[in-house]
Amino acid sequence: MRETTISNTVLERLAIYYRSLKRLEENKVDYISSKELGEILGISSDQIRRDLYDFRMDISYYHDFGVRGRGYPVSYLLKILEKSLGLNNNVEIALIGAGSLGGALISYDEFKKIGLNIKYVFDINFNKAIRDLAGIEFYDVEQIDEILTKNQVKMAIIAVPAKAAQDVADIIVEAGVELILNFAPTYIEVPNNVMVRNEDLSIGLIGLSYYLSNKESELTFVKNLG
Amino acid sequence: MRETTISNTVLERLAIYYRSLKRLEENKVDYISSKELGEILGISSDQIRRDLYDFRMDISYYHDFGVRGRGYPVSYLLKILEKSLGLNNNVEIALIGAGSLGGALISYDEFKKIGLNIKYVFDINFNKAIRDLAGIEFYDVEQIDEILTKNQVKMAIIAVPAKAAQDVADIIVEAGVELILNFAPTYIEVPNNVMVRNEDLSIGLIGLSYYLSNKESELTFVKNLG
DNA sequence: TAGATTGTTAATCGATTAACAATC
DNA sequence: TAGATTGTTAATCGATTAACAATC
Repeated sequence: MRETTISNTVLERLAIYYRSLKRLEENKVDYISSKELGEILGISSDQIRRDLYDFRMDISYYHDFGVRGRGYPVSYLLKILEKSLGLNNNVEIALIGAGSLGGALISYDEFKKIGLNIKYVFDINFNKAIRDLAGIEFYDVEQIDEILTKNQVKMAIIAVPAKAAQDVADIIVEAGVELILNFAPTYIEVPNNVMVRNEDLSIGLIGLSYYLSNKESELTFVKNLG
Repeated sequence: MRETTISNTVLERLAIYYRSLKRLEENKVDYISSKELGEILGISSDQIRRDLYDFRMDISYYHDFGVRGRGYPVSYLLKILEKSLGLNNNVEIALIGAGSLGGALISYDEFKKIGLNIKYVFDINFNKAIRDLAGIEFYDVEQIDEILTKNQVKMAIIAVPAKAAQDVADIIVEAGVELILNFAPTYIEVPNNVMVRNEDLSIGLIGLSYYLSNKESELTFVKNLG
């Protein structure tokens, strides 16, 4: 894989900028300054300018993204981001695990909007209510290798229970998958050429829980004082 | 809110350690070294020791967590983490939005396992299949203020479409909610005393898309050479 | 021109890694 | 005692913020 200099942190924010710019374009906004965008997103304008600068260096882009005194041209910047992030290319994605979380991902609009399409869905259980959805093909997990290899699927989402995640990962990697979004609450081991992103739903909630319990102990403390 | 010195990055890893320790305890493991834990989690042993050290300083804990030459006593460390993260306290959470994502969250086992219970569910649509689930109370969004105020609910999950998210946030904050896990793909503005965590499902996928398109352009490059 | 805002460098801040004495 | 592993400080690395000249 090419060594990109761009960090995950910056990449995540670029994704956020992308989505915001898209909405701005829909609303026929021509220019947006880093200050305005920052207010919309709760990010400092310094940070936004710096991220876009780093990104421009990363893709070795000649011209400036913005116009001094005016801001960034929405459609122009959007197009560059779209191209570099590989969006709206109609990428076909496999989903393994069609339980309630998998079902939610299938009907999650945000993926489709950016051209990332869950097309092949695998589960051990064939009798699911979500089966008759348009544009999606349902298969048994037995067929993963066959279908993914044949269709050269490179990206997959794991939405199976934690204890099945590593087995599933092994199978899809064997079938040629190189990019995995892992919703199973466990670490999975893959070869060097494969990239995994963990999307762990409970981590965020645990973080909040920490602050809640701190808040409460503070309240107790205040009460004890008064 | 008390100024905690612990960073979000560390906090997230503590949540990961917690879950791992829980599994180790179930498997009757007495001691685990930072090296072994690191191998399970794909995190360096240095990082783990340092995180636990920072955490210990943060909670002003006298005694060492680990035993030199042996590692960390699983149950002991688990108990400390549990207490400090406020887990297994049977916290009652409100969920606003019972669409397919909301439905998936309701049946997501990981939350329950750590004592974070989605108890009050609100939606504009009363005719949902998920309605007849045990231990959960369904209400119309009209009743948010009444129910949350009465039951002093402090934590809530937003799983409504992006354009409704800010309105929902305003209502639940008004009703006394102080901690929000936001699944809507948009930034929401809240007062200073309220904490929001964004759980944005498409950001991770966009990140992968970036690497996919880089990989492909590299392949094209190699092909062009040969 | 005056005002606004970018691009970019330098300064600061925070997080990770390295190293090793302490000690089980 | 020898081997292992923690606790903790110092060194390094990376990310954010500040600052301001360039320029629309």
